[in-house]
Amino acid sequence: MATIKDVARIANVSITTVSATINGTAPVSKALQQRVWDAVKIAGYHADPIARNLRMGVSKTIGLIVPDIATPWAAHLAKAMQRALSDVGYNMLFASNDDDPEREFREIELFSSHRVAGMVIAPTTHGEAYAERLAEAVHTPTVLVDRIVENARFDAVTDDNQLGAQLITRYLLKLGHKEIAFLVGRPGISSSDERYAGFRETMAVAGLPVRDDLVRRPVFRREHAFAAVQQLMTLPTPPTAIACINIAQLLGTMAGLQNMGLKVPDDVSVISFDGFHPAEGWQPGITALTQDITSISIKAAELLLARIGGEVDYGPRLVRVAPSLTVRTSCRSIQ
Amino acid sequence: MATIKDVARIANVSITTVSATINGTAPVSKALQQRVWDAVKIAGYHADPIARNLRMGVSKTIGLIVPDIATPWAAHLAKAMQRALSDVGYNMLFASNDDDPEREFREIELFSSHRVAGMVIAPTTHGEAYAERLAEAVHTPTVLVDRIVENARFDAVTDDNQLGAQLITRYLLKLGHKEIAFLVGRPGISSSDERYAGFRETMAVAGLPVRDDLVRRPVFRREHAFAAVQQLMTLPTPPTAIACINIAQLLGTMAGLQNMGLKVPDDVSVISFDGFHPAEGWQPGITALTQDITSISIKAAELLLARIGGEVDYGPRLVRVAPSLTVRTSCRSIQ
DNA sequence: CAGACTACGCAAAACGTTACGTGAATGCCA
DNA sequence: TGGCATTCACGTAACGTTTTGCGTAGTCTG
Repeated sequence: MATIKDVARIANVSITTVSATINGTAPVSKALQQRVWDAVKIAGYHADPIARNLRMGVSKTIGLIVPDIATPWAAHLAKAMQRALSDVGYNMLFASNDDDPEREFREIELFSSHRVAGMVIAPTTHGEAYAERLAEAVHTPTVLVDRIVENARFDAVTDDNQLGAQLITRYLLKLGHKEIAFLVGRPGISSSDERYAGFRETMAVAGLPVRDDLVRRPVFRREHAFAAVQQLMTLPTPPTAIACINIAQLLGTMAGLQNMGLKVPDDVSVISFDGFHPAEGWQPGITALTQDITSISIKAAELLLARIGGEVDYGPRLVRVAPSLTVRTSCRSIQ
Repeated sequence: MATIKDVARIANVSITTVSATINGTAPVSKALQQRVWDAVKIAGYHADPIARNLRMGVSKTIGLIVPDIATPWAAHLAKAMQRALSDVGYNMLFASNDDDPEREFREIELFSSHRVAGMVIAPTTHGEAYAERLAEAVHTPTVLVDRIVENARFDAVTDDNQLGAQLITRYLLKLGHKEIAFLVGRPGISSSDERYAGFRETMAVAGLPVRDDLVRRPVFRREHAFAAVQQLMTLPTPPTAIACINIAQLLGTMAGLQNMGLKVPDDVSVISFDGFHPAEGWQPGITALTQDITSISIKAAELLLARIGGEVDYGPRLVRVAPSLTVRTSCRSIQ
């Protein structure tokens, strides 16, 4: 409630001096500084962010836009991000859009009108047109996370999918699996493509063929995976292991196997690129990659703050964060 | 980028008239209204929220404060809430505090300084002192969700825990369970108390005793449950069913049982007051109450908007939302 | 010791909006 | 036709900051 005016009156100086003292934007003598700080304490003064925003044209707020805040991934991201940013005095607006680009752009618009200092966006989609639209909608420092948008002019943080694919494939190979089913996600999504490519590459390095009938696509919804599994497991030579790209697939796969009366890992091994937290305690525990979401958040925050801080002397940066493989009980060794 | 000034210039009227037209706060002739709206369209004008906030002393933002945004419950709440509020033009700031009251109050402070129109708070703790501190920290319409703070002067939305306890207990009784272990949570937490009370009551109504050695408390962390389960299952007469109050307990319980080599539901049935989403497809599927988080959010938004709209002619309201029991496979029938 | 520079403090002008008070038309009735 | 509401448009003052430009004192330099 106390305004800068009150402080000035108490300290018996002008509001200019108060502002200069607090922000250190102009030289103020030691003596006056002391008087000002005392007055600030007495008045219990905190600068009004709104007035400051109006004057400065930018707020100490960053906006987070994700497809669905209710997914563990996004929720975790939001938490870590908020932590990283509140430490440096920023707070967060957020919005989720259920993968609807129209809503996404409305949200961008909304955040822009609120003069956010920056945005973190987990894009709903991808592609040239989208990248372009994004570029003209966004006029504030922004970093993209999770999915990659080709040719976007923004910094981005994403998983090291190639490494992830290597980890998964090598692990399965080490256990003796050769007939590995791979559920490919939505076509054109970078993470899906990269993971699949990494898989093929690792198989090739090992000198093993990839059976076409074991590769299913597009499989990005639960029902797809449910159906795909039925087909896969009724093949003459069914796979000994199934690799899932995301949680929807994983859940569909598990449900599908259960539906067929098949046990994991006794009848077939399952491995996933995308784990989820509270899976421990359940049988089977799914062997899966663990994303270091905290690192992703911190990296994203770093990139964002650097841009906000005015470093513009370099092009878009792409940071890849390494996943790790968490071995649980869903894969068995076969001779 | 276009300001009200631009609109005024284009429409050849004063900014007063533009404002009056847009907000309908003063009579403006039909003809001028038309000119103004045309100009608005031409200029692509949207009132600057920041300037409006400054002038009006309140922003079209509501703040959400939860202990941990990364929990499915909070994430789901955030999503549903955001949906309900963005429909009426509000956007959301959020913060999570890891159950640390100090951080919680700092967040309240922060949101207040940003002049949020209202807040939704899932309190970190409870009790008289807390209620009082809350009352003097919060000067804006606020609704409490999840946990109840006794004597708080705020509207609140919470589960119908008594009903939930009835549903759970009756279901177990119907399956033939009489020796039911109950893990009580943190003492003094209303939800925990209410659930436990409801359990005892339902047992009493059924004419069944509650064995003291089957009631464990306080059990609110995973490790507690893990340990409690070991003790329970080594009793001379172990329980045939275990009721968990929250997810931490549930996970600890499942891990503890697994650790002892006990199968659910063959060796013991498990039921929980608190389910979590993606548990389907896993064995066993935990029979649990399902909270209607969407209803909770909508209710909370309703109460909040009513207060913001200026209805102050009634005392604090408490709304209870009914849970439902989702039967999965973690409980077996015993003769 | 004069002149020039530095350090410091203040008044006032923005930022874009809403709302108060004033005043000029218009319409109505006597 | 004069008086009086009523209607409507407008100028202007806020809201609480930051920042620009300017003035005054004190300090250095030659």
